[in-house]
Amino acid sequence: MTCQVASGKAKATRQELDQMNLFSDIRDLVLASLNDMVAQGQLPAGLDFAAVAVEPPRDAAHGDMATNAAMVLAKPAAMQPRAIADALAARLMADPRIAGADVAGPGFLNLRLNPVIWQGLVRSVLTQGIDYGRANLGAGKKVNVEFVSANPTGPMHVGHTRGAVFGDALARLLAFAGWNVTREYYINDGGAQVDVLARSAYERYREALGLEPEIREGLYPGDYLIPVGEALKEKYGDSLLDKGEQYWLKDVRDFATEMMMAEIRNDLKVLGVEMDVYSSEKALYGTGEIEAAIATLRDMDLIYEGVLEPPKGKEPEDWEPRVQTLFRSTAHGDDVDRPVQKSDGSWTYFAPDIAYHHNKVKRGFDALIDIFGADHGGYVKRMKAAVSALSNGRVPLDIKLIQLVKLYKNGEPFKMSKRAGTFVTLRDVVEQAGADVTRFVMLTRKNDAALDFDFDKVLEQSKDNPVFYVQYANARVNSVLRKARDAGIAVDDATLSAADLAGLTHEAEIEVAKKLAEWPRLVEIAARNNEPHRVAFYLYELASDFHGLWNRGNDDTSLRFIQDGQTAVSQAKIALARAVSVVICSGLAILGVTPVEEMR
RNA sequence: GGCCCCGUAGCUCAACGGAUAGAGCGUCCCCCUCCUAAGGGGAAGGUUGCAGGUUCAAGUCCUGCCGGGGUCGCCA
Repeated sequence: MTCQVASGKAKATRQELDQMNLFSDIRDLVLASLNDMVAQGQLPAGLDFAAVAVEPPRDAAHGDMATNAAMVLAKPAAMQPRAIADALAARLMADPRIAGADVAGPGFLNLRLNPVIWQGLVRSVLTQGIDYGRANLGAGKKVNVEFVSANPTGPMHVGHTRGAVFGDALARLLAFAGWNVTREYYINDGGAQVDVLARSAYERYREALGLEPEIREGLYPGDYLIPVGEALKEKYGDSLLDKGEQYWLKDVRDFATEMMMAEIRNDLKVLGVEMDVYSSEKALYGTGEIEAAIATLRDMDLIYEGVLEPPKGKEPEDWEPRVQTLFRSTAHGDDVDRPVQKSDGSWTYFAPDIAYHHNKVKRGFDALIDIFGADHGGYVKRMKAAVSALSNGRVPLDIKLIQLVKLYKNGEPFKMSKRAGTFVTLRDVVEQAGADVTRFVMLTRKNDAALDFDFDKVLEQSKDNPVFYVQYANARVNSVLRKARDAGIAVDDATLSAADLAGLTHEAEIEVAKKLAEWPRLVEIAARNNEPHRVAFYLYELASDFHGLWNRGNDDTSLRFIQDGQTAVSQAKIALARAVSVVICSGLAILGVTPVEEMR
């Protein structure tokens, strides 16, 4: 048995998906009960139930689920919370799923569920396989996730790595939550930086021909351009030598850019990231797309010729007023208007980016997500303003900023300098830590918090390494499955999902089942907030609960998964373990991490 | 100076506006004739930077401060 988890169905219907989430099931029950109360005059009509929630209680002693309905509705209904809660409790008790409903605290209604619910949940996980937890939040709508978008001027470094991992995990999460996801990379191949790349590569070309390269100030000094120079020699011989820039710049630029992109694509592949679409900035030039996007804004009276005020409080030395073409981004929430043209009439970086986002809007996406490095924070408001204007407010743009990664080795921080060419590349990181570890570790932090990445710690095999800890839980499940098979117990998913689970009644086992019940809810919360790190934290908690149950078997042999000579009982317990494995595999798949079957 | 992000246990960090703010590390005490102890249980540790406000309810939302980081018109 492996992590090859059968998918229950190729396509689950909307109704089936809804039934997978125990919390939304019970919320539906609460809402239905509230509506009944309205119909029978126990509650006034016209109440808004949107704020009514059903969630896990902080303390398990409070029950299995809690609803805030009475507290939320007390004021608009002009009633005592207690009165609402009592009436609601009485109605809920009529449902066979509800075993208890107690009013507590400031008006919480704590619910206890019929124990068979948890047994049914375990069965449900095994029946649905990796589809368990799949949500329909996106309802098939189209979302574009743009990420990485590293300049094609060199290999990807650690900062890009985090953005790549985050974007990829977010894309997988949104797909799991029912969105139609497109992953996209925007190649910044249209600006001055690719000319610098060309000139830098040209020096390496001269070097390849036996001349002394002149890596002047402002050029890229990195060794990674040496192969580019050699490839140029291969292709052009010495025909570009001693020619003016006007003869070779374009060709060398295209050549070098293509080589860099090939390298970047390879880096992404090493990391397990695949893009659906690569868009090119350069390709926007000369097509009229930029002009058309600007014209669209101009028609809305959002483009004008004007002079910007100097930054408040900190006027640059060389500040001089100049007339520029400006985008009235302040009309859509920005602080100041932003230039789209330089004084020589050429476009600023912003202009093609406006056109690019216009293009995404025109392609019919229902939502856009951009993933930027934290140093682009100042760019967020103007980009949102542009998309808001170009889509008439129809298409929401969420921009996630990825904070920087601090590298450590033996407790010592790594110093990186792009100018000195001594930066740590994605390849360095993946070669040392492995793609799975790199991905998991980079997802155990919120995107907007800085991340420490310690090469020694991430490879440590102990519980303060979350990657290992989660993998170990899965390996333990597989160990149980192996032992059971050796003992002649059938443990395939079909058998386990048909097993009699009535024996799963111990409080320690129910706790684990409850954790499994939270998975669909967790997926929805994570997807709604575009926060894949929640998946990593959930998996850690699930692993912790499982390790706990495992160790209870040391003291109480009746809690071991394999019960000698009792096939049926063993199968029930193993079903629970296998359900844990299914959810771990499912969660790791969202993070893009390969599950480990066995620790060696 | 403007804008953005961050500030939670000694350290590293969680917490969809919900109840007594949770984990790991570190410290201290326990648990392997038994499915992988690479694990588990327990103890100690907090005025969630400060001060107001909104709310039935604030670490979370709003305002103002303090501290750290990022960023700020012809770089992308």
